[in-house]
Amino acid sequence: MRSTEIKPEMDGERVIIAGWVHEVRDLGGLVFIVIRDRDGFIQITLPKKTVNLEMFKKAKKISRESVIKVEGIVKREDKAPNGFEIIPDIFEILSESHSPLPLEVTEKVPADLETRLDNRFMDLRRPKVSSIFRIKSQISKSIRDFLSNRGFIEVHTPKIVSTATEGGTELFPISYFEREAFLNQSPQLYKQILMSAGLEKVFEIGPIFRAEEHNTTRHLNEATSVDIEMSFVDHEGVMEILEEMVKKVYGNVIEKCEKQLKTLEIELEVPKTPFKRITYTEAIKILENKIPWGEDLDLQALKTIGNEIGGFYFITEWPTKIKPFYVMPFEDDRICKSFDLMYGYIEIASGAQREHRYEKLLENIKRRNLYPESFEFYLKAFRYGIPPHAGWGLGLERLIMAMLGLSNIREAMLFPRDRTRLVP
RNA sequence: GCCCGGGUGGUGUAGUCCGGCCCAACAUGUGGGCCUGUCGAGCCCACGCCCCGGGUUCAAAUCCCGGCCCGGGCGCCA
Repeated sequence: MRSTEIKPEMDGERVIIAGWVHEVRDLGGLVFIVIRDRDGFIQITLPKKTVNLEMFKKAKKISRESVIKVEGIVKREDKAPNGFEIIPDIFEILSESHSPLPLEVTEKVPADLETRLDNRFMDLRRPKVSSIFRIKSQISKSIRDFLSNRGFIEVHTPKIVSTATEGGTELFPISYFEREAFLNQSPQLYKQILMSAGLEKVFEIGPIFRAEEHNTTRHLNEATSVDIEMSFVDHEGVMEILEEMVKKVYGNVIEKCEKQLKTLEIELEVPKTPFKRITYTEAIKILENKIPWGEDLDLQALKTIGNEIGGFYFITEWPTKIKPFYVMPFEDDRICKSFDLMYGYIEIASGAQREHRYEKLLENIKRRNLYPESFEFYLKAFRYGIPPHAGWGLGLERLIMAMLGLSNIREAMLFPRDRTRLVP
């Protein structure tokens, strides 16, 4: 049974419980062992007088974090945590833990993130840490449910690719038999091809790889991207889906992850939709023109804007020049139908209505000094009938970071990959 | 990649400025002992550490140079 399935009302019942030895409190003639499982803690109590002596000695010697299985009787006891304890008659050691431990699961002594990540298997035994990933699981599930209910088809595009999405970011080269290939930075090109294929609404939750040598608390070299692409809509249409999805995800987490939120001491509120929208030009005004129109907003700028607005908001109508070749410009082609979803100063998602006119797209690629030949597999899909379409990509770990107020994005990844970390 | 700060028992810190008083301190842990109501149990005893490589000096955890790594800030970044 799980720790949470046992109640004081089960007084006298025989139960089997298994888990990790969280703590041993040896009082001499009375030994308390706190067993931890996925859901919580349970105390087993061994009074020397009443339990088998051999078992008593074995239990007394058990090392912390060993995995044990205990069979015994539930005893209602006001002096015990949660109002009950288990008096064992069978005590089995499934796996003995070595010592000393690489870090303290009990949180009596803090550990650096570095130490924690080096020993992630043990770090994840801490309820606070595992709660993050229980919530992440719920978020993925909510996103799948939400998009599926809206008629989106889940797809899986290749992660080994021949070319960059837009030439900006650095790619990880890999050896692909006799050729060079790369790890994909984004499913962008493929999900657009699927619009030509007539799938109409697609989504993908998958890994993306960036070979940037950045070293910050909000960048990873391997992250999870939630991507959608949708035909016959403009940027406004997919912005609405995005904000409703975020709202739904918050609602689901509040409803289904009550325990995890409590463990993390976080009180969540469902954000109100529609989210605030400011244009790039308005953003520049907030900055009192410290950034010249046409330049990208740097971190300091985003912090100023984030402080000003707060919570979730969109920045829309970006200068065409600083956005990728596949975005659709307005009639005034200095600005484009592109948007970023922000939370404070963190960019959570970005999207746009796409340029679906073949000639314009080709022109954009050339103008950015990219090679149309390497995009031929993509461009081809635009020559035989492709609907107008729009989409976005959302950084799953960024969303979690925003939701749970994590100070480092690595906290939102089980086994993060960064500039120096490749193991575990 | 740049700037600043840092690397001390398994873990987290003090000591470094101003070299010797440090065969390095505290907490937690580990081993042992006492203890029948713990819930960060308590008490007693013991164990365990100066990132790597050079240099300065009678003497280096401490100063200098290089490397690796970490933290903060930034840059780069659909």
